[in-house]
Amino acid sequence: MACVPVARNQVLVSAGEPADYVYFVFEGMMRVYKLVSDGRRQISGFLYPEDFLGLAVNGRYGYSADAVIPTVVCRMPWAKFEQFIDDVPRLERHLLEEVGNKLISAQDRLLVLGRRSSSKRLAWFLLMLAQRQGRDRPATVIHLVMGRADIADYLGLTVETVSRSFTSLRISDLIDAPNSHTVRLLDPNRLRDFADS
Amino acid sequence: MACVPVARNQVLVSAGEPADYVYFVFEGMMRVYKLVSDGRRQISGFLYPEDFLGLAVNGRYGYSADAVIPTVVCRMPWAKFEQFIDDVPRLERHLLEEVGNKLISAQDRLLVLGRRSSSKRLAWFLLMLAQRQGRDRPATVIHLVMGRADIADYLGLTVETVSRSFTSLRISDLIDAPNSHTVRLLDPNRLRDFADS
DNA sequence: CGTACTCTTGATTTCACTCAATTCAGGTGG
DNA sequence: CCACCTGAATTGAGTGAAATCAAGAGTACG
Repeated sequence: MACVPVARNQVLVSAGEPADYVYFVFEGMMRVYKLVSDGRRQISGFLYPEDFLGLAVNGRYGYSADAVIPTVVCRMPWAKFEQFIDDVPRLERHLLEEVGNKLISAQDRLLVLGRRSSSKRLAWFLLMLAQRQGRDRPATVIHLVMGRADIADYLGLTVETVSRSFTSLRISDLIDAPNSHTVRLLDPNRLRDFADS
Repeated sequence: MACVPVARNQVLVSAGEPADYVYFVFEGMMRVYKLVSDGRRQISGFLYPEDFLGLAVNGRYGYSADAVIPTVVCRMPWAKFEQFIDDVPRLERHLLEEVGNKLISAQDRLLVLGRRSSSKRLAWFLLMLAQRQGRDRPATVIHLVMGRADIADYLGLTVETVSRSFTSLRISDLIDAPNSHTVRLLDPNRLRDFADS
């Protein structure tokens, strides 16, 4: 399993290309997305270390992925990976659960994108990051690796609206933002209430 | 594997309930959804005959499901189903593909909900139905089993906006609608172009 | 140290939501 | 068989939230 560096903004896999490899993020952060004809982008997720990348339909990648920051990924040929699965039956069951969970959470996101105001989407996003970053208890200080444009493309908003939403949460004393890449959740419970009210 | 009828609007599984059974739709149509606290609903999919229902997280259903029209479903206890999977290794691989495809298509929907105008969402929805209904070539005449409210809750719109979008597509000569449950695609290619322009 | 990018804020426009009324279709009972 | 009733769909008017257009301030990187 070869590990390679991926530079900031470098595209690792492109939607529609033959899915020759599966990848695991070792360090950094990858951005998974699809492009629309008019140049707009919908980000479907951010990958942290240990996350898996390489889901395919009909032997081709279903989306594109590039690096948010300098990143290291480890890759394995699909053929070898399939062999792996065959050898370790538990792995397949595990993978099934994993994909099932991703499906459930994708459907949760449908709910957010379809029915929530901009500030609530942002609140929900921050809570999700907090959950993911704190290994035991959810963290109250979040380091935003991605920029505003990434958040916008993840939440289906514009950069300007994301920025205004940050301001709005700040004014409501739900968050504190010492700089644009750091957020402190002042009252996670109240933020949670706000997000799904 | 027992088969039971489900009346129109009857709830078959509820989000959060213990996931004791898996179901297969035999006849009719099921509606898979989640409710938000304010009473609104996000439909995550419509199930046709042969479709599978019963995905769970931590042993509990991740969403609710009820019948759009009188429907017949066949059910099997989870335990028995797992046994089935163990006995037939190919089944698990098949299931993994199935869930993977659903994940990809859920992500496509994120794109639609996040970034598209109401008419384009509807166009995309109709094309999806056409694809699903025509077994070989996509159908050009679509029978809408579900009502406007269902379509609205699927596309993250209101009933009124869905209705206006139908009118808009009709005026643009993209569709014809003899009655509210029948749609004819006058020019699928042009509709396709419109949907992802 | 300067240049380019990112982020924020302001003004205006647009598109979908809300509220309200009317039309239409299907089903029921006289 | 027709009149009525109910729920569904359409249409209209007005409002509101986010997009767009446009500057300016901040920050990071070469």
